[in-house]
Amino acid sequence: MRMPVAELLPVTDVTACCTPIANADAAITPQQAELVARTLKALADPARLRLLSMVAAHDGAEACVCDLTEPLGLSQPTVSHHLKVLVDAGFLTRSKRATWAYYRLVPGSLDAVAALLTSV
Amino acid sequence: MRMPVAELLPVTDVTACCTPIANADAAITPQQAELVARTLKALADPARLRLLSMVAAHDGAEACVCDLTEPLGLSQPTVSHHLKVLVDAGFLTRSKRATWAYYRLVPGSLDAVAALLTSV
DNA sequence: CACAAACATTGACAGACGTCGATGTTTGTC
DNA sequence: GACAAACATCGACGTCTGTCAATGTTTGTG
Repeated sequence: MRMPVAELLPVTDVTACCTPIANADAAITPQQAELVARTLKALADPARLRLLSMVAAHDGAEACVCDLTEPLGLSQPTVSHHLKVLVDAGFLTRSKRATWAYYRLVPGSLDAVAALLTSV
Repeated sequence: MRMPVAELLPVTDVTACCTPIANADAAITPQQAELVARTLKALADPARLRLLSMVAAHDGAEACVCDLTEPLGLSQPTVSHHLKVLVDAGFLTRSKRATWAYYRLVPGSLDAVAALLTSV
């Protein structure tokens, strides 16, 4: 009982399109993809994008929750939640003074994401 | 019955942090945020990031579904679903030849997103 | 120390999302 | 025209996510 030649030597069939993953190393790893996706997920929300923009546009490039709640049109807990997501993702920093929590942009964070995208 | 002065003339209390939205025009509009968020959502998934990378790394910068299903480790319907999301978002183009559907990157699409981010 | 203000956290709920199996559609082949 | 291959679509299911009301925590004030 002999094996067909095609199974011993998988020739590249010109009629087929499915080339056996030419250079699999060139693509990003699943771990890299997971990491980048997690960062992008933090940005992929209209409320959070507006928050980033509003913080950047605010005086001194910093703002507290009460500055953001009303113009955003969302409840205070929801705003706090979004801000936490942005802090955890490294886009904002939180500094508490008195009863207020001031948020400000992390300088190169957005540019770093932009650089990540061009490398994909 | 008189109104308190504070309600007639809301003075800017220096002890308070909540400045009345200094320059609301400087921030992005809700419509812009919605649009950018929709684009980022298409990217914010590890499987889709890997698909983009695999298409870019493939010979001729184009690949069909059967090229991508096995190395991605997901079922064919799921891969088709992700590819559709990427096409709808403008990151990939689909061209059908014979029974195969070839996907290729839209040249400047990723850079456009990167530019969007720096403008937020 | 009691009270109020700013903010975070919790619990709950509706809707969106990723995934798969099953099925439909198109194209080439015998 | 029957059949197979490549791919898309559909239906269903579990999980994640955005949102809010209620509550907890911390800080300043009288």
